[in-house]
Amino acid sequence: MKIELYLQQLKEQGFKITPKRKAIIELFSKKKSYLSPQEVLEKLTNNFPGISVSTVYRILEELQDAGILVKIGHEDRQLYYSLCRMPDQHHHHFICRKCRRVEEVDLCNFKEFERFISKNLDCKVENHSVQIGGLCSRCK
Amino acid sequence: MKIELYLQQLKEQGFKITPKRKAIIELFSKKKSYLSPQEVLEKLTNNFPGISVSTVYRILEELQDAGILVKIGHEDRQLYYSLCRMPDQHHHHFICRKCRRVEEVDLCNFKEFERFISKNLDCKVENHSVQIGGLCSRCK
DNA sequence: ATATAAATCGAAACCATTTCGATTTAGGAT
DNA sequence: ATCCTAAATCGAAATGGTTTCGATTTATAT
Repeated sequence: MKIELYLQQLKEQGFKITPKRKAIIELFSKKKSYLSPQEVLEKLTNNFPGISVSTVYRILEELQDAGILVKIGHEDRQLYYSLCRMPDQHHHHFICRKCRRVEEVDLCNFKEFERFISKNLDCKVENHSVQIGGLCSRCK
Repeated sequence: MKIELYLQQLKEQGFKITPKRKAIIELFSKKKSYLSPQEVLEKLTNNFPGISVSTVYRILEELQDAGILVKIGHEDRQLYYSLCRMPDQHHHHFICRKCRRVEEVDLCNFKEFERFISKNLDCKVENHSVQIGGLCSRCK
């Protein structure tokens, strides 16, 4: 997906296109890995000396609200984001434990779970989250 | 699973049976919901006035290490634990968004994922986490 | 009963994240 | 091009969940 499409997406959601927002989208576009706010801050400091921590946190959250980034769940319970390359279709993520690369997994066999749970536990299933870990093609 | 079995499990792992550890296991045994360290602290304060925050955090971590508790992933990225009622077999969890009840889901159709990923992404799959949300039989 | 390694206390540190009032900026209107 | 205004950014301080660590207490093996 091209940068321009993300920027358009941002605009459509009522956000302004600022240099920092653009730079953050570009950053995530060229890396397939997830990043922490601190890491994003460090990468941006070259082009934007003095950029504020709070700005980074806020932009990351806004980009997620706009559907451009997704939060990645991590054991250390800190914030991590990666680019959402399949905004339209439901999918899951494979995450490389070595290089942090995030790959979209365009498969979901959740129906079976849903049937099982509805039947055995008599619960109403509303959502599910799946995250797959391992080594990517480069790291394995 | 009976309390005694958990205590035995604790002992086998080289931990001592202390009143606070026992009380925490009992607490989780009678509630099927997940709890935060703060909540555990509050519940224990009745029987153990002056119990230390650090003790609660430490015990919770140790009980997880011993396989008695499991960490529950939460949007707010804070610590939550619930009792592990199926220590031996691989399973997943259904979590009620209203009452926080945690139900074991004794089903895993991950093989299909694994095949899909290995084939399409050429990755080595090592682990996966699945969490299902909704309303339990009581709350729906 | 004693010894001792493990467990607990408690206060302080830690640190990622959030808050908020002041300042600057993007982008539509003139 | 200039102006206007709401949105965006700054920056320093607060927040608060979690961890640390040295001193004290306790479980349990002997």
